[in-house]
Amino acid sequence: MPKPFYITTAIDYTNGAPHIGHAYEKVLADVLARYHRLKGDEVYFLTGVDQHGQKVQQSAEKAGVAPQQFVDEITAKFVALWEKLEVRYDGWAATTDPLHKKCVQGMLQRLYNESEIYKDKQEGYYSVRQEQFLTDKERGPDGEFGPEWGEVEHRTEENYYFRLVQHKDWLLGYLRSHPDCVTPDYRQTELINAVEKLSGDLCISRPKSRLSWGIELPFDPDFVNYVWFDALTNYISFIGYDPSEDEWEKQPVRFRDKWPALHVIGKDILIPAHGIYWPIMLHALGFPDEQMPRFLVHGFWTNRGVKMSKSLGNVLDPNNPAENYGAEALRYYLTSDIVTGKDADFWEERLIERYNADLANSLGNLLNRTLSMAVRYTSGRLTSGMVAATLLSDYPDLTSRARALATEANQQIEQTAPWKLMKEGRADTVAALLYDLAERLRIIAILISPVLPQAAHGIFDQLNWKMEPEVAGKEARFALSDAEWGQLPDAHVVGQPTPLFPRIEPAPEKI
RNA sequence: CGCGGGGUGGAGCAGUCUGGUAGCUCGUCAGGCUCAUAACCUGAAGGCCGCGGGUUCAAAUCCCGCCCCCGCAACCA
Repeated sequence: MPKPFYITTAIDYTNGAPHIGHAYEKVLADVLARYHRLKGDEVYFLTGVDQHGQKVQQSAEKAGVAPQQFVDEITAKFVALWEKLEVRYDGWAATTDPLHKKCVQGMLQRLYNESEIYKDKQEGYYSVRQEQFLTDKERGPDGEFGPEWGEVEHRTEENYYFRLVQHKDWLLGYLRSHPDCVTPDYRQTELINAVEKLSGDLCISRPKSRLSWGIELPFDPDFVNYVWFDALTNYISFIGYDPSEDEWEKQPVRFRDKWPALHVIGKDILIPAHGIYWPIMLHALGFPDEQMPRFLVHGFWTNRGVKMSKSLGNVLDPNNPAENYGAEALRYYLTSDIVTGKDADFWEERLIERYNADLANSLGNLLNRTLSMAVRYTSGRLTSGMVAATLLSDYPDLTSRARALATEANQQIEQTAPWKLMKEGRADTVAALLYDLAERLRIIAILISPVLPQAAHGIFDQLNWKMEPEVAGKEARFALSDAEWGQLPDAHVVGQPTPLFPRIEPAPEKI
């Protein structure tokens, strides 16, 4: 039996509301997951939230609520957004989950027993305000620490460290012999450059006096884990990894079935977290080389050419375009107007433009005019028997193939001019032409379903196709294997036309 | 000599690895059609492919040099 397609996203930090970048990553992963389901693959899509850490603890204190309550409220915003944007996941990774905590502690304990984790003393300059040790990188041009750090004192602190450096050569060798580990390829080049410079082990703890909102170290109750073994490990803890077993073959079947993952992440967290810490953690835990995950690294969205940042106050809330133009318009824009991997610029006008041109004018109008003619000329009845149209196959993705099919269909309508044929009394020919068009629309619906599930259902509904209650409205209605010519039966009767993508009229010019 | 990305008709992008008519969407202009969501179809205008050298019969594409823009502290995908 083939392995399921296991895909994950980064888990979002529950310190603030979701923005357009969070939405992009989840929609991208959702489209990939739906594409694989469409192909008939079994799919497991894991996403979630990262709920621990200092920022959460501070924000909760500021808000005057318990940390758990604070993260529950933010988490609810993420969940509601995924619901709104039709992001359909199979597993939800929330890091305060007791099972996750237990798994993390199990991993830490084993690595501690195997001396991959050790205790050491850190000595240096410490910012009380920022609650972190400062390095020379934080010094200003004058060699002093700037005012943004507040009071800076010399401090000595004990912490636990994970032995990264001893696995450096392994990681370099692995990356050089597996050029497909990171997509796009220039990100892998960047990663290898960074690994070559790796020096120093990884601090993985914070004393409880500094940070209490985290997972307690199983071998020292005075400390909690600091971020990496908590956040990154969600990818295995939530699919059943058994931390007590260091041999791959002894891991539970339900875990081995899914792993390894395709991790969809942003360009900011490849180096060092996902590209260095994570593979080394897995390696130290005993994962064989052939069980290392792969990474799909996407770019960032800018807001009208300007980088989004909380300090600039120009962070885009995905709820706005989703409510103004619909979830599908946003899904379409996010996944079609960007080259995966590169940065892109979010312009609302551009979203409207793409929506109107591709969805409303080309595809939506095609459905509408086809069904209108069918209802008007043949009482909705189609006649099969036309020669099968050439189905374009040499397109890079399903969506652009669907676009080309729609354009071709619009051209065909002009060429054959059914309204003229009707005047000549050739209703039979028209019924056959309409069959051809309906078949194209049926296939288009299948092709667009990963990106535009609602619209795909809308097309099937209007075509009066696969209306049985057990599939109507469900993803199972679509299968890539059905995207071949001639499945509508002869004399099939289509439904009434309803605008599928109503045009968006641009807002009046603001003067 | 820090790392990486980019500079292609008015706008946004593809093409560069694997040299050989510069392609797509939008916009503009001119026609056509009337089934349709003022949608659709046809055609046209508009580009010394950042600059300067080199290799080649031939360079947006390969090589060298230069200029300009954007990321690489934090919030943060």
